[in-house]
Amino acid sequence: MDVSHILDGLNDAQRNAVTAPVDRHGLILAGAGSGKTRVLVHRIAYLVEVENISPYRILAVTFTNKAASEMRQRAEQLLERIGAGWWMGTFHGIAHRILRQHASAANLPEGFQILDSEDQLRTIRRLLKILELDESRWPPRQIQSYINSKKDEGLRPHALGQGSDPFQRKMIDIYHHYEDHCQRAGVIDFAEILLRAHELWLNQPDILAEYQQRFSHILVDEFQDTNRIQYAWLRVLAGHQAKLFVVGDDDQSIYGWRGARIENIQQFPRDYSESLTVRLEQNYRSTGNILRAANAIIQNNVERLGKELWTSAGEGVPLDLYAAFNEVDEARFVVSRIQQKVAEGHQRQEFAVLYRSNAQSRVLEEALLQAGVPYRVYGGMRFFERAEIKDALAYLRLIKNRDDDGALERVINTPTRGIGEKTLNTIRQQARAQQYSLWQAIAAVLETNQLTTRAAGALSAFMHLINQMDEEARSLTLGASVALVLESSTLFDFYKHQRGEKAQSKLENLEELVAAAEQFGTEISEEELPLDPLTEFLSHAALEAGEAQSDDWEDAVQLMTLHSAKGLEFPFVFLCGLEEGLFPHAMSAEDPLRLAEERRLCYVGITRAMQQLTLSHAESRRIYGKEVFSRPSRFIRELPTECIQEIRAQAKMSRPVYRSSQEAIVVDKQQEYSLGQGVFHQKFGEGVILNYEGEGARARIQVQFKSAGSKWLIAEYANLQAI
DNA sequence: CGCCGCAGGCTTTTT
DNA sequence: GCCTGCGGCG
Repeated sequence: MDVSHILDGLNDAQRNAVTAPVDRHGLILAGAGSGKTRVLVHRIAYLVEVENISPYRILAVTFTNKAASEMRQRAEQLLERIGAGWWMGTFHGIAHRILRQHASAANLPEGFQILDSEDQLRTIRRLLKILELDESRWPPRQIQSYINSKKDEGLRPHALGQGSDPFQRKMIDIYHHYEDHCQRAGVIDFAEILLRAHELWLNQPDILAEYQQRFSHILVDEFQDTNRIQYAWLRVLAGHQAKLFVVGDDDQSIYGWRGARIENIQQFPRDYSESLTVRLEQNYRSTGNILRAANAIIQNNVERLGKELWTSAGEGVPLDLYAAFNEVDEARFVVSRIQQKVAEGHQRQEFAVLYRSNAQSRVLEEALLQAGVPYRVYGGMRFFERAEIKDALAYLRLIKNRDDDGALERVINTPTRGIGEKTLNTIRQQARAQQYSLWQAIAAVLETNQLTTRAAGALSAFMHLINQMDEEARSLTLGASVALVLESSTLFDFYKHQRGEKAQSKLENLEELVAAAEQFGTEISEEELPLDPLTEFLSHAALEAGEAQSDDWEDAVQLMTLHSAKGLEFPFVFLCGLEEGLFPHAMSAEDPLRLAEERRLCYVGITRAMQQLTLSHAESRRIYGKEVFSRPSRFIRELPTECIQEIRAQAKMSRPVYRSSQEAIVVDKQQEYSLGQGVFHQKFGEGVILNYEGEGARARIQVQFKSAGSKWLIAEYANLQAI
């Protein structure tokens, strides 16, 4: 068989990785832009076509659905076949699949449902009410991150001991209650998926053996992002027979704050002493100057596995550095640069504007809006996270599982059907006293006639509605069931009769949900069908929340945080807000480990750029409504001066803070000024117009003078000369 | 039941 | 400065 297509076009390091001995573990240190996905996909093809390993014996794990589907697509292309039965997916997707297959062995009900982060937070809030704990003393978000971080470390409440202080004790106690609560409701959160799957294997050796016999090769993408439980899960599965082929870059580990352990990749060569390490250092993305900057930055970190990117392409243009007066000036600079380049014939989607925190996007958006430049902001609400979609899904969840209290609370009065807080509290109390689910409690409360006729009527109508939906949906396709639920719950009508753009878009989203269900229903029936389509669809919605923005194919500038930029590349990259306190963020500057992660984040940002990288920092910036003056980021100082070119601002002094400089201050026909303009005053000398109030002759103008400082002057008398 | 006003919080994000 | 959640009022 001709296998040249698998090895042709690979560089030496890539080929070494792809053809690494099949009986050894492999660690592939893949620098940014070094062809990481390529190596993974070609390794799979190599195993299958050269080593004759059945694709069914290969497991490929990624973090995101996007990465998983890209890998699948490219593998199908290279192997020229449809890989319907191949195990390629995210950690959560694969663990979930295993749990579905062995639900009862994992001590889960057949139709267990998945809580996304928002569901989890709501669950915690409800739990706090039940436990009569004050949210201000026990912040739900803090509890959520506590529980998740413990689960990420593989720790159950009983493994946490008694707790060293009252706070810890309470946290452990809440964690305990939370577990009971979820178990009873038949729901599991994201972290629980991994933890359960791990425990399933530890507790059921025969089930583990089944998987161990099946998989001979386990490939892992973005290995530097694995947390403790993920690595433990991989190690258990690999056992003594399967070989791990892990690909990652310790220099791009930027998710420590959500449990990722850079130690996993650092220690891999020690954990598997017989493993082979291959470094991919040739970069096919960026210019020499960009790589020089990236290498220089990352060299300031210690305990690296070590790697230096190089390119056979030229040096390219130097990096530009712009010192802005403030964030408005910075945004204007970025936008005018983009406009210039677009005028030269570049497409807008070639430009990415990156920033450390989401709050920075607003000013950039305003500047783009003002300039009429189309843009797209990454992040934000995803399709299956929208409130109206989650309302609809909650009905579907309730159909599947009446004990899902979260789903019930969500829809019992949505749209309003006369079941108020008072009635609900009676139900909650009943549920709590009898250890019932809310659904069971409703039935009990109705039996004992504790309620007014009106409330009782509304409640039994609700129960009837859900039961009716359940019954009718049984004989329908997935798409038709969803449509039915939207009709009979009156969710459709609710938004149809509401006016305004918001209601309109919600209605459209609900229609899209029906379409999504229809499509999902037809797609899934073609593959083997382990469960009923509705359960599958609900899991799909939780595990794959969809795109944040609908596919808008308009050519647009891309705005995103540095974190979301990981894995992407753009010809022109702007890295904004390079200031101490913002980047590195003040919350990370003290701790050397966190600072190192900020530096890796900077490295990630720099290596996104293909042709030209422009850095900027602002002397002052509004943060939480206050004006803050900051020093340029230490990361700027860590760059080699010879590859940086400083862009000088036109004026020398502070520019207006609040308003656009295009705004004209008209005093009279002869006198007209603009913000940022240089002026001369008889007494105070030279200055720059900072701000103004009012208009005409009586306008007050604020001028920052070189020697006399800032003054407010009446336009009529100031007699300012433009300079 | 739903709207409005006020107080407090606030890095980064996927599953 | 802006969003969220809660409490009060109509």
